[in-house]
Amino acid sequence: MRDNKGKSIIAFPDNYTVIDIETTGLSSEWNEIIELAAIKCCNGNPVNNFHTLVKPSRPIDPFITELTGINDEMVEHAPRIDNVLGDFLSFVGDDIVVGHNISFDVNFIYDISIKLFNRPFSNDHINTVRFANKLLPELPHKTLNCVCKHFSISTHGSHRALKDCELTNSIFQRMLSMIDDRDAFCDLFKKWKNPNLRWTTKDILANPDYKPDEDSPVYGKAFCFTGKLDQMPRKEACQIVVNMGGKLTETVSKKTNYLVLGCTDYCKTIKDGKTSKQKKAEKYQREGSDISVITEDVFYQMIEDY
DNA sequence: TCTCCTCGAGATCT
DNA sequence: CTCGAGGAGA
Repeated sequence: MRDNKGKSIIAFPDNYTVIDIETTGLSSEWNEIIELAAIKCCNGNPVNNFHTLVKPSRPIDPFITELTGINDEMVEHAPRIDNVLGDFLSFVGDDIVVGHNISFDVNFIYDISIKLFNRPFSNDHINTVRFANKLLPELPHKTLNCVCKHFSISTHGSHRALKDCELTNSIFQRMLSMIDDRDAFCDLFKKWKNPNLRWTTKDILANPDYKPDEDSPVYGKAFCFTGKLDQMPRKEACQIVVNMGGKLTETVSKKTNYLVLGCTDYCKTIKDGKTSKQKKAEKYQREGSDISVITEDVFYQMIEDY
């Protein structure tokens, strides 16, 4: 719904501007900006910065003051957004902007820019969360604070706009340094847009280091999964099956021996609690195929020797 | 069967 | 965004 909004891109620009805002809440429709900050970077190094508090039209919620440390007194003599947004936009120019979950900031800026100047914020943007998802998959949470801690970067003073810009640039540079093949890294993000790059069961190959036990209940059996697993990503479960000498089927077919039921609560298009894979499996079972529908827990018991 | 589109929860931002 | 679904159409 936001015309001419910039694109979220995966890129490695020499020059960019890190931005961050603090607001009175999460909704760009109902909440207001109370702090704006930006750091212009060349070759990864800060060269110039912009910072200002902004006076909102209504008092700041205590929760936000607790979170950011910004209170009504601090913004009492700060300029209003209509007096500083132009300066902020001029500072940013047409740079690529970088931020942690930056669509949040971009949407706020876009909406207020439309409201005040009837002009869209069209800068392309780089979201550091996307980098963290791919480069730090083992990290349970990808919040700015968690990623900083992972890199042993002190988060003292965080949740203020300028400090968060600094922190974001630090983790951005650390993550960039982890990437040795940029083309391959970019390909990781094309997976879902390009079906040819999306992983399928055929991509899961047995790890030759693992010697399958021929007596295990998994050995020689064909598995299919439906729903989201609780204990591990589906891809990991598929890998274990293959390592243990089992096989995989992309969909339920007459070759499938086990359909593993994950959680499907999130999917509202499922009316009667059963996915199409489960219905198909039950149909084959009635027709005499060697197929069992098992819960996630039963699956974990089957692979407990792994 | 395969491709393309839509839907939805959860994460993340304050 | 990410990554599970379902469904239409070739």
